[in-house]
Amino acid sequence: MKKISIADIARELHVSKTTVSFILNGRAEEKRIGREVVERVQKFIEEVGYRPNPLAQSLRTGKSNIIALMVEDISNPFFASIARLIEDRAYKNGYKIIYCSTDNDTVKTRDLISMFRERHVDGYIIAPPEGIEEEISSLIKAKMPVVLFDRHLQNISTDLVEIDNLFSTYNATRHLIQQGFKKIAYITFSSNQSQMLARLEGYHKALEESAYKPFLKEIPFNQNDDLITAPIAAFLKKNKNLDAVFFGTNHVGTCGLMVLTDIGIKVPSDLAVVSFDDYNVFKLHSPPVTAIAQPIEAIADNVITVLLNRLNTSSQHISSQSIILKTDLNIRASSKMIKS
Amino acid sequence: MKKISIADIARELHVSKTTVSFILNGRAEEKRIGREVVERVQKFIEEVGYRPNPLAQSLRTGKSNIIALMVEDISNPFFASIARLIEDRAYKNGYKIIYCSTDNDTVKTRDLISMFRERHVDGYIIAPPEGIEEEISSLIKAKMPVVLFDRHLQNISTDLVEIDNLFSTYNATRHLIQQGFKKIAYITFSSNQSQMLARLEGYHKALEESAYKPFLKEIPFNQNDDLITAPIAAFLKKNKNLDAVFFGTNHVGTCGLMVLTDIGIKVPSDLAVVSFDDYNVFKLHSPPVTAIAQPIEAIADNVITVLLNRLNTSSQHISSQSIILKTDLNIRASSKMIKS
DNA sequence: CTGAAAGCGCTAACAT
DNA sequence: ATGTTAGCGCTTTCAG
Repeated sequence: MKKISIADIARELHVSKTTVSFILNGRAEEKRIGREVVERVQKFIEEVGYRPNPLAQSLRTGKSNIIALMVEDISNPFFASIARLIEDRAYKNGYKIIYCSTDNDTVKTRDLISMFRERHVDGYIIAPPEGIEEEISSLIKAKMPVVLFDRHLQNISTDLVEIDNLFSTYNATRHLIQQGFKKIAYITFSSNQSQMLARLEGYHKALEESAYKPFLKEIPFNQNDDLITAPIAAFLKKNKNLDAVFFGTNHVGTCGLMVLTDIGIKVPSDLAVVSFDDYNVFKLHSPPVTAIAQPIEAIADNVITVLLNRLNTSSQHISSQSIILKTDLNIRASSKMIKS
Repeated sequence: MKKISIADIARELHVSKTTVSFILNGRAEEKRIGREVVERVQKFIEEVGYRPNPLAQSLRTGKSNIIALMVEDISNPFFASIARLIEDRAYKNGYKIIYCSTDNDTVKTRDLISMFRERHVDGYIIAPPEGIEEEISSLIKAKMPVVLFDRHLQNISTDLVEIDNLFSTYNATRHLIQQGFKKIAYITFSSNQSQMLARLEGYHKALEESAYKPFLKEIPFNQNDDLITAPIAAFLKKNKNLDAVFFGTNHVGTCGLMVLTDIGIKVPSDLAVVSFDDYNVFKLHSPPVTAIAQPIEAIADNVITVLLNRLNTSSQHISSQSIILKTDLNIRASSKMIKS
């Protein structure tokens, strides 16, 4: 049951390692290896269930057939779903995925990237935290395929898949305004990431058009629910006059709903609610929550397609492309003005 | 900017590769290498930022510092949360995680395992699908550390972290009975996995004690919501006389809630609801849904602790251990009998 | 105490 | 058309 190597095969079949290697890599014809030999080798390989050692292959070729997928938090349903879809497509194309959560932590992300480089991963899919520009540039300079998604970085030109954040929040805020809400708060993580800034801008833009006053609450980024609910609760208690609230991410939105339930605020009669990132919690909530749905499948699809393209063509001459996808505003009862 | 190797260092410093290697691996003392040499080498390594090539290390040593984590579906919040926690602990201990979703598909799982073996992963954490006994046995026979969790396999003795499924559903069903519900349905994925069987058994046991009739609906395992909601809807429409329903997993529970909302069944007045696997959706639902909360952190903690133990001690003499954790029944409004 | 050298399993340039 | 051989970068045995 010893592991069998290419040398064993060569010896057994009285051919050379090269011949076997060529046959293995489908270059038999190209190298004009005798059909009879090819068949003999293939049969033998089949019989003993030989599989090349990918480690040795990687060491030799510098390729690993591994794609690194770096997201903010793999337990966030948005990223988990995308990861799932990307994983499937990647496996089907002979690539494996290594994921990890960056926690939006620059240092951790830096470590992770350098680890991936050492392991010779073939490509990167990254939802980049702030301050990681240098490492990404260096990756690109080294001709590594890099696809950014969910957000972009200043002065980094590489393949990118994003949604139209500004329009999404603009549109949702307009919806609230059209429903007749006037004091609309926006609660979000404080962040300088591109998507967060764009979302905030969309909110501001819509308010400005109607000359409404913004009510903004920014919360330090955190995974811990308690550190999110507490500031939200404090903010809502301080601003009793609000008639609508817009949550900037699914996590903030979920925590926000907990707070509302907790302090007994009725939706939408006391306070209308809209959130970014649609998912089960919003759909099932009573009343169901109006939410901006990102096209998760399209994002995953585009990301992996672009990356596989780069990987296969190895044509570094294709200029990098930015794909901006549209979102859907799923209007539900939480944002309906109750006529009185 | 060329990648520097151990040979470069040796040449540059006029020492041998061996010496450098020993110093790198902290075996300088053991090998009585001159303190002056050690310092010179370490300083140089520091300066040029040398990092050993892990691929070459793996090829040579057969170790990869990679742990494979195989779950049913990484986008399921239960598994995503566990993955997240395991990932953190693993990174802190110098291990990387490769996850993948098995989809409960035996063939896919088999492929995945053989791929991991080729890549020389150091250990496995698996929520095993049915029919994978042979591969797991083979792994164990090859002295690979394997920790199973969430469910176990017949005749496989290896480290295991599970919850007390039978008692959990028994207890929750008892709760419904004590509330005064009599026609209690159990809706679940049809499956012969150990945890699913135990859950079903707990339900039956509680009913039998009270001599109540069971109402069982089993749905083929599937990720697609529509293929879950449809059978649930059909079942509920056919059995109008039920007064409570118990969902066997978070996914079934979530889909079940959608159906209830859809066809306008009031919870708990028309139908009480309990589900396995607590999470946001249940907490935030109106009314909040009574659910069995698995101790996610404890599961992750135990899994990784047990595995790291195996990895470090390399003592195959420690007999394998089964850890059975308790769950919490979070009683909420969805299972309260409305006095009339 | 240090160094030479043999591999781990594979690929590919270079013979033949 | 097929074989020889030199590495990829590292660890480790064995000699000095």
